[in-house]
Amino acid sequence: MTVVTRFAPSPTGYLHIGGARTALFNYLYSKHTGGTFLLRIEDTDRARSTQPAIDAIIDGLKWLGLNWDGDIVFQFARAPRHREAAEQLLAEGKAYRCYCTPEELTAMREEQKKNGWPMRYDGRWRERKPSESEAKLPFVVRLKAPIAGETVLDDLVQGQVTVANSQLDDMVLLRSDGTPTYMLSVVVDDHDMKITHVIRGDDHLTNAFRQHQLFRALGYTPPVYGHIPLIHGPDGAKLSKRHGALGVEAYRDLGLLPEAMRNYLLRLGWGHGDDEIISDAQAIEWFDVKDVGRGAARFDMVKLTNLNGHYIREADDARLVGLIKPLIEKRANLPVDDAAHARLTRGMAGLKQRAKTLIELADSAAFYARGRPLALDDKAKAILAEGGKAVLAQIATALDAQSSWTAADLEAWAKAFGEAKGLKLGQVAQPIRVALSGSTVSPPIFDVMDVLGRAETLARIRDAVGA
RNA sequence: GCUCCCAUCGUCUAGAGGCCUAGGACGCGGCCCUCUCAAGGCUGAAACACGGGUUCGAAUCCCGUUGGGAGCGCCA
Repeated sequence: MTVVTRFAPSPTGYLHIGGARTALFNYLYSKHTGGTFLLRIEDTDRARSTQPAIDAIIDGLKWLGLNWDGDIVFQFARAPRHREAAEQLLAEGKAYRCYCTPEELTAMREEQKKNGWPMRYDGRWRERKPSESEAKLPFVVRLKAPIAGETVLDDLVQGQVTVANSQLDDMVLLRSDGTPTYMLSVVVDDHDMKITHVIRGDDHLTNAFRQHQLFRALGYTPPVYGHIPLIHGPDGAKLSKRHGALGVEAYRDLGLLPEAMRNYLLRLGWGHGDDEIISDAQAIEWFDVKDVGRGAARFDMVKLTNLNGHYIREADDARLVGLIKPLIEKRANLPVDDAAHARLTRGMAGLKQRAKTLIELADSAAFYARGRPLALDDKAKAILAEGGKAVLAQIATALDAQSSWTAADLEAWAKAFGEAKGLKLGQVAQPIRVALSGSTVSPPIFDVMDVLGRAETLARIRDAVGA
């Protein structure tokens, strides 16, 4: 049997972190088993579904590199098929019409709550035939679910879970306007799309029991379920906007790399021995839904950021330059011309070692793109004021005679210069750093001199001396 | 309230009865390296929620308690 998984978000908002992980797990499991991974947009709630949300989900999945197989299935487009399934059930006596008004149901629930009873539809129309006047009223179609016995699910993550059928009420299949509900649509679509494994959030566990009953009523074979725990915020409560349940695009804008996101999300609720850095190939090889933990995990931005630093260090220089170029232009309001682009490329090896996000990377790289004279930050100014300027003046003169301009030779020169003047290397290097970068923090300064080149280096040093 | 689920360092996790003096990672402290900042190396503090069983032996199995979570819509 070929595995078919699906990610089935409802387009009522962005692709949040929990959804992204669900998509990742479905994707990995399909790849692991050599199966297929489908995307279905559950847009049956016409009032809340929006095109921007659909776009955000698609963009988010693409950014994460979770490419689905085949065409996207839009659930609402299949409503006639769903309705047909409900009609079939009605004809077979496995479903029935319920003429309750919303007010009536609300009253029923309030009564149940007041008395401490379970809150469930009580099946009042299950066996009842409407009178002539009642038959003209709007109705919904409900499943005639089994009352006795129990429904057992062998969940890949949660294990065997049993619920008494008395706990499950008769769910609505068709609304009073004739449109199919989520419950009906999911079951019919999962069947028609030949989904074999449903991997989704824990919050759907109780739905799985109802859906299982519907599968049976329709004569379909239910898929295998795997309900993964939800992601919680730092305080242990369900992740909300307050915590960081942002759309994945927000994480992209924070300067995170998709591979860092994938690695982090994978390790949330799943582990493979002591492995922390896991490549995509290893993830596909190792991942199995049954190894996902049962407890909810808390989202930790700090760890995500640490992982991101690792992936930035590993990333290709040209790719990083491409990613930070627009950030430099926007954040520092600097045009990045060809000369700057070349410097960024040459300097990237030193730059990427010390950044945890692309934002940090862009900010730390901006000095390569800046024109003269460089603006200095406060700490940099202090260095110059505390004797740095005098040292720099001597450096400028001495450096004029320096012919070889490699990082190694420049360092040797600086050491010799320092010894001759009775200065420690730091006392030579720091003023240069300030002059060249405008700050007290930068990549190794002799590398920077190399990247900047002789003319620009000397010019920036003279600027600082004259400032 | 009812139903279901969960429980190892602050956090993510390893651990499927003896390999556990409980391992790794992030974070935190110290040291080293060092032209700054990082990165890296070494190192320290830090956990089996509690109570009963079962067993020669329990983080691992069972029961209870406590704590947390999810669901209970003509939303998905």
